[in-house]
Amino acid sequence: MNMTDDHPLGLLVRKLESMGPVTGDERRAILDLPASVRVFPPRYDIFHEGDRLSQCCVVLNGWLWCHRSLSSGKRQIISLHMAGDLPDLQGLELPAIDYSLGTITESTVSFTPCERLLETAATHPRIAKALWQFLVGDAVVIREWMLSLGRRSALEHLAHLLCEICVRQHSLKMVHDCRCELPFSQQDTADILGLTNVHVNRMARILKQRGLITLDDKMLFIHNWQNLVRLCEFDASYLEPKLKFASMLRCTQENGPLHLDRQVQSC
Amino acid sequence: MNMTDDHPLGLLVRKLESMGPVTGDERRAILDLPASVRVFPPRYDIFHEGDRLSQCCVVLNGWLWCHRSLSSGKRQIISLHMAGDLPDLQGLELPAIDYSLGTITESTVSFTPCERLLETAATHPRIAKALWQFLVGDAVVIREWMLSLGRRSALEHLAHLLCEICVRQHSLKMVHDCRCELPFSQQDTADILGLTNVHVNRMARILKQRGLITLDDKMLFIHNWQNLVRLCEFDASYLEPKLKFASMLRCTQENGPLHLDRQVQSC
DNA sequence: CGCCATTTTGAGTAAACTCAATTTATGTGG
DNA sequence: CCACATAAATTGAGTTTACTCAAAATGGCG
Repeated sequence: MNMTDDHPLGLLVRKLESMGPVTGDERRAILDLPASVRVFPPRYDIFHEGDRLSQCCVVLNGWLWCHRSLSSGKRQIISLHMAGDLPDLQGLELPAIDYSLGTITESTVSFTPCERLLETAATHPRIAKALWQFLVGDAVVIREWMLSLGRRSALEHLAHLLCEICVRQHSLKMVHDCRCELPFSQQDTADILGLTNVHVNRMARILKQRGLITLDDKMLFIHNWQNLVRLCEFDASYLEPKLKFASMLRCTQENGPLHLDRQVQSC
Repeated sequence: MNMTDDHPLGLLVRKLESMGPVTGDERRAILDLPASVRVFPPRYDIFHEGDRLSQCCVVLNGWLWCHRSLSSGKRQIISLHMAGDLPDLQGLELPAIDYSLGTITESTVSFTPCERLLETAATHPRIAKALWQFLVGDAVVIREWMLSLGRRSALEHLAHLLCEICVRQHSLKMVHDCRCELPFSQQDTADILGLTNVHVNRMARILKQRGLITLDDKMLFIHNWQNLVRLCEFDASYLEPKLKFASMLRCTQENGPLHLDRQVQSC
């Protein structure tokens, strides 16, 4: 096992490798970056709206989200992040971050000083390119969420979210027997979907009644992937840029582009 | 008048200048990029969802938007773009663009081949940095829109949109006597806000009845900026990264950070 | 067991939608 | 310049979706 697998920024190296041959210089530049690993408890905000970003983080383990709130207290969750994500790339080079980053579950996160990361990007164009790809990959997901917020019904929106979570967890090899973790409450789900907790509860009941899913003990069980996908016209291709390298994060054997067919068959 | 003012990519040079001293090499690298200028009629889609981006564009004049649609035909507008914007940076390095870019009004747009822009960015870190800043500046606006879509009432959302448009037009020196262009229909507005045209009409009527605005002939007249801002708790600071350099796009004299006070007084 | 957070349910309300008709621009050809 | 066609804005009436408030049930945990 070489250094790439141990170092928290090893995944950046792997991302580079997915783009083409990597020079020793590039590899060294990344692995020489300081990376301090910290573990945060659940529901802990790592930074807040308005802060100046000084450290850029990589999620090694756990679930996190970015969120914003109105003065009335109404909260909107902007994005979900899992292992391999760089959730505060969005705030890099911003005078002040416009969102808060918080843990959902207990999470392990690696920090690198922004200026060091930026220096490395400035001297290694292909590293800069990889960061760019992370950034636009996240932006694609954000746009899909906007479409859901504006134009999908509550039921479709919930179904679509569950599909997305399932596919993203699947790429991390975290889905077993059509079961995956769903580590937040209906109130939290409401803050993702722009609804109330009561309405989320009712929409979830409909999905259960139709035999599509069950939810218990913070686990999502998808009984009928095909019908769930059909209900919300879920098309996973928007996740491809984001997942391109997630698939090689946890396993050495290549599993190619999203094999949804396989998932469909297994549900 | 030097070359910077004529060349369509002059604004990229100005962006660099706003970040610090610019070397002759950097300036030359940008101004050497091919840039073909084209004029498009209103309501013309420059590229479509699913296309591979080959040319990267800069808006020189006019209004454009990015939009996505569901198979049902429901449309969501993702972003608005005006002079100085680089609306398809979001699609750069993506295997396929996930949104369509279309003109609202007749628009003048400059095109540069993506690979040339990327080459230049790869060899000039500060140019890459400027592109990064454009990208995250747009992402901040997107997040504000998400918050509106999920958590603001229809009335607040409409008011917030009008405030944003006014401030962005103001930074381009396109607001005169509290009047600015609003070159799209109520149906279009509905597709921005995630509402129906009928409901937009009713919300607009409320704003008019309260003496905050009038709308006629595709022009927005803001009568009471202060109350409009108060209604939706508009805080323009989220636009700062995006506008940082717009303010120097059209005028040589520095006008500093957003002087909203001045606007308030004049309304 | 008792506490707390979360989920679930009910009943009434409000926000936003649908459908359809009417009025008001906008534009075009004669 | 008017007649006509077309698109957009406006209004009304009825419906649906989602919200609010409150209570009851459930589940995890010390």
